[in-house]
Amino acid sequence: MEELVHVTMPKGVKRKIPKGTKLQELADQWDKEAVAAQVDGGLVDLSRTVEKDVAISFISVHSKKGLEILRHSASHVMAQAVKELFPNVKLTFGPYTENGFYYDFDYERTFTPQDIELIEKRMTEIISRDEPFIREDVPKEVAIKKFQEMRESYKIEHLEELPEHVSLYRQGTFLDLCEGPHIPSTGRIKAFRLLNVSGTYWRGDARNQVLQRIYGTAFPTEQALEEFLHMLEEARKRDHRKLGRELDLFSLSEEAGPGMVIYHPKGAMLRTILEDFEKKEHLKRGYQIVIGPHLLRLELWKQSGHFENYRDKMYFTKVEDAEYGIKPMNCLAHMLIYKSQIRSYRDLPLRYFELGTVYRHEKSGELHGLLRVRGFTQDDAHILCRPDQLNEEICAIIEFVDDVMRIFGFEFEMELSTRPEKSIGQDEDWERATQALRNALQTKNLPYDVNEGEGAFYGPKIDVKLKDALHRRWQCATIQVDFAMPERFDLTYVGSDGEKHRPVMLHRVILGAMERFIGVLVEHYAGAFPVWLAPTQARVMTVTDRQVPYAEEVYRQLMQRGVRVEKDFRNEKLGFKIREAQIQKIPYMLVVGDREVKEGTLSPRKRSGETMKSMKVEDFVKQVESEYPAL
RNA sequence: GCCGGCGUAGCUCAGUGGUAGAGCAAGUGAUUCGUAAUCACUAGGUCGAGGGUUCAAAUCCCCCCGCCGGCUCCA
Repeated sequence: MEELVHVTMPKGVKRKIPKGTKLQELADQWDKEAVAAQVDGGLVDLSRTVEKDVAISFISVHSKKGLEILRHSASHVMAQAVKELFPNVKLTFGPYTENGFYYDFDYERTFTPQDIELIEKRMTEIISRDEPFIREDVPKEVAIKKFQEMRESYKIEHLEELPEHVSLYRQGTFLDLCEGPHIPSTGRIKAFRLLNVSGTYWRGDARNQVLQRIYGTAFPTEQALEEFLHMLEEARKRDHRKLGRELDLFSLSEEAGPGMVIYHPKGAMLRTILEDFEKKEHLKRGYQIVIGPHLLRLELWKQSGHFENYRDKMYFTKVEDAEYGIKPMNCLAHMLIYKSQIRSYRDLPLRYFELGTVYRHEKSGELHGLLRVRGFTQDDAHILCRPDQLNEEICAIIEFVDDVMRIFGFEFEMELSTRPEKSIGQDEDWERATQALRNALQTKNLPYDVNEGEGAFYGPKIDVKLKDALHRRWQCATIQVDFAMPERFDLTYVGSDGEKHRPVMLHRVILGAMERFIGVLVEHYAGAFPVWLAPTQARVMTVTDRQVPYAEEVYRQLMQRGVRVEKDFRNEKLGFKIREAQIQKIPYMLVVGDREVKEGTLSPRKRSGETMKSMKVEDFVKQVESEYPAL
């Protein structure tokens, strides 16, 4: 007689099933799109059987976890294809990523685009063979022996760190060390694409063997893959480097030096708008604007610890035997301002804000358009406060970030980074500082991730990752607690007890670097800035030469009313002028023909293509003003 | 910095050992036109820099610079 077990299925349904029933059989009834199951909380393959009373739920390929499993399995299929085509390849790791998967290989020569095509073809074959993923639980020794036979030295190295029992996965002739779970068989991969090849190192360490990483992605349906590829295409169109040139915002020139941004009139206009906005918002929140020098004596950088900890990223210069460091951060001058007077506990907090331009020697391979440059301007502030004010100050900064990001339509996530190896200060200060950040996040009830050992050399930090219109994440704002710098500079305030006390310092940026933020904004809006940010808000265009004198007057009036306006009075057809303004993503095109001259009006056409009814200059100015955010 | 790819006109790109090309942009002229491209003509390049191979190099080789995709790092 069959032995029965009691299982709890999804939605709390209870069932009695024969002991030894395959999860796949249950999945066939419950969720045909399942790729794995969750049994009493643990993820397992559908090839597993049910041996006792358990709670079962299914992981659909359409869920986040299911997609990850699909992609992880696709990386195995890719590795199989590579091994079949190039038997001498050594395998390393092949995980899923946010958008797909990769696998790192050690091979005697580099993979060419032709190789990638072959690999793709072979993968398609393997998928059509529909080979099952077979799990095998073995003692470590057995696994080591198998991989020794296969000369998979990286697998052996990895095995040495694993517990006594490990799992292997086999599909066809391909065997890999893996925790799983995996999809039932290769045929479940309905759509995939290999994307690019790049170099990497074994375990991410530059001292190790150079490996080749092949990136790919996989989806449960062809349509989902198409959408993803379309999104990549969309992202390519929004690339701020491309739009920066097309919209004539900025350039990076080899002659000027890599990573040095040159703002053209429109880019400089955009930056000016952002800076004006920032100054206003800071003044509203009790910050004081300060300005420090770009060069400070070397001794001061030694005192701050920058020379010791940050020297390889700094530029130095020597004039008449006096050595200077070009600032990579803005904090020094702010501390000198603090020290310029005796401070009372009543004066705190002091909030010094500076649009501070800094230079950092970033490694050449790390430069990237406006997103990673060598000279940039931070919307930097240093808050000096009493320890009891710390929580309130951090909360206020988080609110500031929230207010500002809302205006630009960004969502964001928080990450807390703790003490790195190379750092200054006392352990208990680091603990207090980290706790202060944690408390503030809890006070504001914000979820956050923790990055161990990723803090700045002087203190722990909260990083804010923006999510743009395409859900890409960018690091901009950061909040850092610092007990070390006040100590090093012997900053004090007189407490109510008449004694000297040590203030705490907060370093923080909201937009981060103007360069990076502008880059992110360009991509976020795809160059079509909202009216309040658009370097050019409107362009007046004539239908024929007859309207030029009137149009000139319209142009002059708009300019005087503060509208950022351009003119296009060329002897061209209206359609041509519209097209050019459209490509420039100018929010309003103002058409002036004989009709408008007669009525004393202008006819706006929106960037969206919508044509508005003709209106007086005054009404158009009101229209523009109505599109500014309420600040 | 490391691995790989790339560098030709302002931009996008063709040209793989034998006299540097196209489209767009620019300039000139014609056209005076109502919501995404009017027509014609003209001009524009030490083929990233330097060195080498060759009768001959944009093309092959070496080295340097820069850019791109990643790694690592970060505002």
